[in-house]
Amino acid sequence: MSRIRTRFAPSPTGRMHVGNLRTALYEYLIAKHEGGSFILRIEDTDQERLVEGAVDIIYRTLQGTGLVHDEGPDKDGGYGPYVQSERMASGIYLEYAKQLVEKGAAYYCFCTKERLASLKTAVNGNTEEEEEEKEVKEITKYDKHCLHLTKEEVEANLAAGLPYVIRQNNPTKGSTSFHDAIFGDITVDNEELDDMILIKSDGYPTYNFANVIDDHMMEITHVVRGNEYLSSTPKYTRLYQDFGWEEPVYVHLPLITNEEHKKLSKRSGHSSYEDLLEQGFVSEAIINFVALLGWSSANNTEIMSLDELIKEFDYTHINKAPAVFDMVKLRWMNGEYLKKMDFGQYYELALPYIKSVITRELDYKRIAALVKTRIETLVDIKGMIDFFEELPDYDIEMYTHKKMKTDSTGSLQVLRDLLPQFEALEDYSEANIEALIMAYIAEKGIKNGQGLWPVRTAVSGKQSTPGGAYEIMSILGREESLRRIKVAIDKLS
RNA sequence: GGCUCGUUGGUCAAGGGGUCAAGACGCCGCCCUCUCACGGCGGAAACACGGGUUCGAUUCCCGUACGAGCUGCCA
Repeated sequence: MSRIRTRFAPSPTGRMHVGNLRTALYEYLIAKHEGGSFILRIEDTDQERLVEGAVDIIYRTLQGTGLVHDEGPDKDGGYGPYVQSERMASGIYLEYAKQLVEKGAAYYCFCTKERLASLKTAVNGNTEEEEEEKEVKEITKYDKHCLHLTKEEVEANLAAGLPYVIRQNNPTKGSTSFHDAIFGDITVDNEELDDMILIKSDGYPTYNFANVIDDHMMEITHVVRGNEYLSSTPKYTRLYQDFGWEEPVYVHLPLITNEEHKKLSKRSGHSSYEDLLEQGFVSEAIINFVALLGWSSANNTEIMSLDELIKEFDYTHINKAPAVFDMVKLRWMNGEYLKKMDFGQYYELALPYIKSVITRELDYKRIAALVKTRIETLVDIKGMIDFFEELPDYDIEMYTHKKMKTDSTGSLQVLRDLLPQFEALEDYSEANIEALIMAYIAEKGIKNGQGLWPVRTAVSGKQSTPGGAYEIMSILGREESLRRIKVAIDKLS
């Protein structure tokens, strides 16, 4: 058994979608579980779709998630170059394509776009027109028109500078089979196989072709990719057979869908890693959550670090069925990570959010601590602490609470009694405030809630708050606390 | 339309001929409690359908339904 080599081969066309991220993760885990190598290869063969900065996003994502590659454009491992446009410059793809032409496994095609279009048979799907979807499907399969060109004709066309592509020459009889580690054996009739284009008219190879060549040259042992490639895999198998190369182990991953069970789209909000970070999720939680989409550990644990995932990951136990990307569970998991996180690290992440709503000179650390076990995402912080910045204009109905046995008149009494005591207090430590209020409660013989509810309401102006009356008063400080209590007394009087 | 794949609670997901069909998220209830959370305890909730094979199918086979993917000089 040779050392495992997996590769992540994204196209630099934008942000990294969670489906891509999971593919990268699994590729990384499969390699690392066996102490193998994880390779990054940039597939930029579609010059029209290239997006500036997209390669940087790939690097940033890999780095941010800890999926460090062993080889890549920035890390030569002896199999480079690792960028397809650079590999193309050396002419390897065309060279291999010509080999296939020699063998009769591929051929030059000079068909124009117009002729190709005429091949399409428009088939009217249903009479029951589903509003927007007029469902006019086009059935296309190249008719091997140019296969019958003689060598001389091809030479003449080439010499005349006619634009051309090179197509795979698939058999029309028999069948082709391959084995997938997840989906098992799959067989397809050869007549279903379209003669796909290997080399485009701009000289670039198609993904389909470059992929096979590069995976072979880079000695990739496990080809891990999305399920959407399952149906084109027989064509790759033919390529391997035509070249006489050994096929890698195929690991096709189930799709990740949105709540509507549709492929995740760019605009669904939770589509990319960076979107998720912007929504206040932490990298470790995203990785952990994504790992569980299509796989679960044998020991049934769910919260796992990347190292634990490496140890536990077993790709033969990957699910076949598509998985829905459930934001609710991601939120929960993110909350778990936030709760367990070392305070220093958490504080660093939380501070920008706190500062975005609070401009007063308050103890940000205490505010951060108050909220740590109550948030699911960092963004949640904002809506939870805004009352520290400014007392909301609340309704005095808020003082009436059945369970607390409080109402506005009782609350007014409590606040009036307590105000002079609070005024007399110098040091607004939590302990001091607690002692003061509890002494009052004991003296009056009332329930804790009857004393505390009015105070908390008065200083926060909110129905619910992170932390209780003492914590809030202590953080707000003497002056602001007294001010808010006076406002409350005015409102209630 | 054709081809390929899939189908265990709302979601993730274990199990794979005989189980009271795990666990997690979410939901509901209770406890704790000055609110909200945390934490603890408990509850409701699933093998798509129809045929086989079998003493026995959620599990194996075949159909049906539904869903998805592919059907690009995109990847």
